[in-house]
Amino acid sequence: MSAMDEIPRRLTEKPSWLLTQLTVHARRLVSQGFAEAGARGYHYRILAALDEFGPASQADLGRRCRVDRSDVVAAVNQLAELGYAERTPDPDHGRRNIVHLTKSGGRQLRRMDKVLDGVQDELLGALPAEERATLVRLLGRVLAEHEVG
Amino acid sequence: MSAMDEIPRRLTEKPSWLLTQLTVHARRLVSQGFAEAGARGYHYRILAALDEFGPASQADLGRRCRVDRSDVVAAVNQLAELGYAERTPDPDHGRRNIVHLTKSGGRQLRRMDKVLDGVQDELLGALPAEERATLVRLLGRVLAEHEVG
DNA sequence: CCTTCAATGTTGGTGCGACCAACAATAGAG
DNA sequence: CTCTATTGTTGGTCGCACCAACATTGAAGG
Repeated sequence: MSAMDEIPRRLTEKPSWLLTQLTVHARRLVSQGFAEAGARGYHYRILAALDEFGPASQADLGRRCRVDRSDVVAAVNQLAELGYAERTPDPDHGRRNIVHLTKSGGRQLRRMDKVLDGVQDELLGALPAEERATLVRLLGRVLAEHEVG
Repeated sequence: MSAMDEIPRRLTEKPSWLLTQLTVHARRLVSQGFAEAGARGYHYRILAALDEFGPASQADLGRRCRVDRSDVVAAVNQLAELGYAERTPDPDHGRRNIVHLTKSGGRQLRRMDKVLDGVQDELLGALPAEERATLVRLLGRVLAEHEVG
């Protein structure tokens, strides 16, 4: 790193800077990997929720995946076009839809799982397993604080 | 957290999810704070670099702040309009500009410093000092790996 | 000297993720 | 039966990161 590339201390000192900058790298790795599978982050989140909790309404998907329900609309549209999910009206409820995973969607999910596993290793690179676990634990703790409050 | 809001394990297990989600909270806190000062993240980065390293070309600012040079143009335009920075042509170099901080810009920087200090506390909330230091250390280590490679 | 290469500022885009307001249709509570 | 909450949907906004292209200029090498 040349002298011209020194980062201001005001930035490097701050946890929020470290977080956001590391997330830049994380997101680049993830989106590159997903792009090769023709997908985006929202797709993975929704496929994962469908797989783990079964068919659900779009509102529930949004809550579980931390995605705004208006964005769920677009994502489910795309997943449906790609044949990874199907949207059917809820018979017991006029307005609500039931979204469910297709076989093909399950395969796509597993493809994306593999991509993500690789990304985690690239991201945490040379960090020993023990410290990696510590990092994950601390991040989870802090995140939990914000999820409830 | 109700049963309908359970987050898929595929997500919560992954470091990249924890990072990106925590960064969502961090960025919300930061941008709220900055918005009250009529500023954005790019402004702070550039003001910080100007303060710590003195007047610089836009290209140097971009490298130091991890901002694309095309985005530096817009940010410096805004900072100049607000009277926080001034752009003058480099006498020794036809095309290059020299951007420097104004008195008013220094004050704005200090205002934003205070905002950010508050944000760090809100962000890391109940995390004890020791673990906060551990988190910062680990994040810094991982980030450094990506900055060189 | 002249040519080639690299750097600079600038314009004008793109993509993703996170959000917000509003609306019609429907369900559920009182 | 009325009021309120929920759902799906449309159509935006914003910030950050990034890219391609271009003219201008400086620096380096033959």
